[in-house]
Amino acid sequence: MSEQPAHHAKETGQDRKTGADLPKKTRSAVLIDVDYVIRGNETRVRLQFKAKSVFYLYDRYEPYFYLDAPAFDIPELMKAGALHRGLTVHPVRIEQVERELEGMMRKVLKVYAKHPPEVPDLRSAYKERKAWEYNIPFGRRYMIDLGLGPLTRIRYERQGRRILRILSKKEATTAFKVMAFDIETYNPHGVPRPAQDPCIMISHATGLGEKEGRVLTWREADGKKFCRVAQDEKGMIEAFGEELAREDPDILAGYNSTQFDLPYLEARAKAAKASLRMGRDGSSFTIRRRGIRDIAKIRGRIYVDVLPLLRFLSFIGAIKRPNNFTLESTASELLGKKKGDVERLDIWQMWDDPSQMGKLAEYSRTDSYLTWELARLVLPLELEMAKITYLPLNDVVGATASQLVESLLMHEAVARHAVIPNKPADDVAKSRLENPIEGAYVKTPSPGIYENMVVFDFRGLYPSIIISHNIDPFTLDCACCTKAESHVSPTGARFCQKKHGLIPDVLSKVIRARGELKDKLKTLAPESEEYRAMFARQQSLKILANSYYGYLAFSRSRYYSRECAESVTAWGRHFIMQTAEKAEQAGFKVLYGDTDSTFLLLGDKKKEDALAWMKKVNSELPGTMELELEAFYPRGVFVSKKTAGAVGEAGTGAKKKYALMDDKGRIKIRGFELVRRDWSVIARDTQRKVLEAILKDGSKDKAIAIVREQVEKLRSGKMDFEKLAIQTQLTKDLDKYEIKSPELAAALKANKRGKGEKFAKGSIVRYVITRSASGSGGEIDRSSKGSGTRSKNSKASVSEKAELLEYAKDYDADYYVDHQLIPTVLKILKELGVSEDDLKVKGKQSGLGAYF
DNA sequence: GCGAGCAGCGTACCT
DNA sequence: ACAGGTACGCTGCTCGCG
Repeated sequence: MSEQPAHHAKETGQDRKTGADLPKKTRSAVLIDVDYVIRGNETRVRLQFKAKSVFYLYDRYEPYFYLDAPAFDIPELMKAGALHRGLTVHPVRIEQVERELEGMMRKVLKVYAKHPPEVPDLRSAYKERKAWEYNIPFGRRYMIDLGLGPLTRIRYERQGRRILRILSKKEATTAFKVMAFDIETYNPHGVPRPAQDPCIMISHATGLGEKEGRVLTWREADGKKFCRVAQDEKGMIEAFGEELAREDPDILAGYNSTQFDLPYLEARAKAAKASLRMGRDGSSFTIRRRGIRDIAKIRGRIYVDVLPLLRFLSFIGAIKRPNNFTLESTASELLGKKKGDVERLDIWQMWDDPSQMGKLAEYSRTDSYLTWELARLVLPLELEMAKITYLPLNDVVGATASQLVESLLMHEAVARHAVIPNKPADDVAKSRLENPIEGAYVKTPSPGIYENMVVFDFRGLYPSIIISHNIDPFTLDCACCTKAESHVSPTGARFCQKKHGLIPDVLSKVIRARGELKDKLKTLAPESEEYRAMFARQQSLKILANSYYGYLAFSRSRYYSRECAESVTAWGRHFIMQTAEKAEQAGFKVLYGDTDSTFLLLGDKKKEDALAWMKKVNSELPGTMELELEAFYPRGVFVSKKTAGAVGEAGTGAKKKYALMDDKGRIKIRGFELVRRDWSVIARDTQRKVLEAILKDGSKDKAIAIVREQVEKLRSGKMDFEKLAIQTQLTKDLDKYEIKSPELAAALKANKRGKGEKFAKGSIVRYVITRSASGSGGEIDRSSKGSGTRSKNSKASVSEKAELLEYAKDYDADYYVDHQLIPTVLKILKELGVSEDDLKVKGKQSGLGAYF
């Protein structure tokens, strides 16, 4: 690019202080992030390298944006001024350049500003004209223009703290030192209050094994050797700074630490007049709100809050979804490791009891160690994601899927000399949101128990559709192709066959890279470090590839296109329905299908016939589209839908609910209550046992016996309360609910008690349905007129009887039998002709042996 | 004033 | 704050009845 920045140094008095008279040296280091500082009249690019202090690039690099105007307007445009922090600023210069704009090469003006923050203001000096790229953070801007990625090794020429030139870059192979930390707080009032309640322990782990973790505290702890006992809270907080400086980790990880540990430490440092030193330069940290979330940064290190990271990874399906996101659950479900048995509410008493201090310290040490393990589990993925998307690791760990996709697209756009489209205005985003795009097709199954099924699915359906049909906002309705020369989607949209679109181009690179990696993985030893890194990389590529369609249809996307998104899903529906038709024609019975899958009954056909059919289908598919075998299933269950939808819909098959047993006896269950956490364990466990009895043993009587046993246990009143708990998340602020659901009622009652956990937006409520109605908890109470009499009789609503698990003294056996146990199992057993009475009435026999 | 029926709220799931 | 499609329990309203 002709307008690439020149890297000449500027001689000023300040430069000499930083070593202008020192010898020049060539060095290399791993790039972490780029930002800038303004010193006097000059913008300095600041490069942050791993394990090094910060370096400055003394550079004439000028920030800019693009403007839609003819060249002859330049003299006039140069006169424009904009108010920036109370001063009028002007463009430094304006030049005409050629760029790809909305799919076509066009001449646009490039307007340079003196300092990065002036850019958005300067843009507003030309309000009546279209403009682009005026809102890109400077660090990103610089890395995009120089094609720099984070975690790459950069060779540079240096003089003191000043970088003269970047010489080259290459992929880095580097390890990061990770430290996890966790604090304990004094909490005599339940929830600790940062202004009054001291921080009593800070533990940290650098992963050399749990036993190597250290605990800082300020009371004697049974002579535990891993404890360092400070004089007081102030001493402990400052000791933490010392240990951080000594260990000097590249990455600092916490668990929910952005919300809890960091703000708490800050408050305690202030109260105790202690200095909190966390950054490589001795600074503490910064938290700023970006959209709806808080992003914390620690200078010179990469700060990772593992909790939101796990949430994100589970949301996009990269890790198994845990039951809930407490450290206890994620550690046990993702690592298989147990947390210590300390109750949160007991911590303050343990602190005050010298005989308990040692136990508390061990508990604290375990917490930071588990956090370290979780960080280690997810960091390889994040590291690779940073390299692929060009987004600094600090940002990747807090990024949404759209930011990841967007970052890569922005880099690739600039590499092909294309102007990056703007983000939509709020009103545009809102109207996009209000007009959703028709999605996938789901076939209604016929309920029943089936044998010998085969399931096929399209590998990466949407990505392969996008690539195979060159779907991109700027290949849409191109000027260069006739209709016959274009890809025409089922919606009638037309896509260019000649010029590659940005999105299909980037996407096919991503997919090709993944394919190559997967080939290479086969040649590596699964235990090797290289395998781990490559596996993480192919996983990141998969996540990324699967996010492109979503980004195309995302209301705040720079590359949103209704026509494109509609075409993707329309083609998706087309291909899956066409596949089903072909299967029928070939003599298979099509049972079910969702989005990209098709479930066939083999009938009297053999597995080989199914595979041969698949081969034939594949030979007829366009581009990279491919149907692949998911598995053969000797047995499977589909059930009826419970509630009637449209006319005559009651009793037809339920979508997104099935159980299959593969030829190795493994059972795959989707959608049933037993996979939903908002059903009681007793209902879920029993449903699972019933499914297993039917799928594995083919025994209806065994299933009935299992149910009867549990009905009796419930009626006897001996059921374990833990198994009765129903857990549901409160996704809104409590006062914003229109309806008082059982979980809300239980939460409000618990909050009224004033002790224990305070339920708020995001809380998960574990409640039990009890025998008697109790105080409503207030707020929503439209039925209050009659509630006095109503709560006394047996007609009390479920909400009135809902009580937090820990406060429940009895349980409503009828409710659990009639609303939890029976409905979940009956919907399956109905397919075998079992009635409700068969399950509830003692001694009644079904009179049938094994079903199969 | 009461119960039945139903729409809409709300959550969690599937791909 | 990546998309849409789906099931289903519960609440709270409407309506018909008396």
